[in-house]
Amino acid sequence: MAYWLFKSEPDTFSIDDLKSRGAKGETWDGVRNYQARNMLRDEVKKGDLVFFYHSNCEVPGIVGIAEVIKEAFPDPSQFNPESNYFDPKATPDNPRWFCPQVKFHAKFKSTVSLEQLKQTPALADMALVRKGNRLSILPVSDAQWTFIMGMVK
DNA sequence: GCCAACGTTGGC
DNA sequence: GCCAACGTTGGC
Repeated sequence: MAYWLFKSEPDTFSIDDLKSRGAKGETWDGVRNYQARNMLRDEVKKGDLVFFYHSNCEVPGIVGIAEVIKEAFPDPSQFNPESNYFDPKATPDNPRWFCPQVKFHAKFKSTVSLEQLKQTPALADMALVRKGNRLSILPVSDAQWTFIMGMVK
């Protein structure tokens, strides 16, 4: 089993939105970056746990945990001309974008903020705190996961 | 709203 | 294949 961090803008889709989806969870669609796509398609497995990260908000940081309940399948939004995520070059025979299904697992009582993460020497190698890393899907090592869980109040 | 740090597109 | 122009992300 592996660990991940998924970013989401809380104004668009927050941890509370995921919680309200219950056991059926949410399709993690709209990822349109090849590096992130490759991780979703090739490495994210059912049962993996995911730090849910709120970006572009007052206090950016990890707010809870999601669980992968279905491995990546072709992202339906790429075929939908009405969708913001429509990709005219993608076809059902040759899909370009993939998405997993995730469900709510836990919400932290308080956010583990980006600021805290940056100030933690043990996490200096974490992809999230590296300069310029804008990927919305990031790997988290076992050691990083354990360490961050220890920071949760 | 600004802007650094990317990623993508397309002309050549 | 290069690279300028453009678009996006996301912290601040």
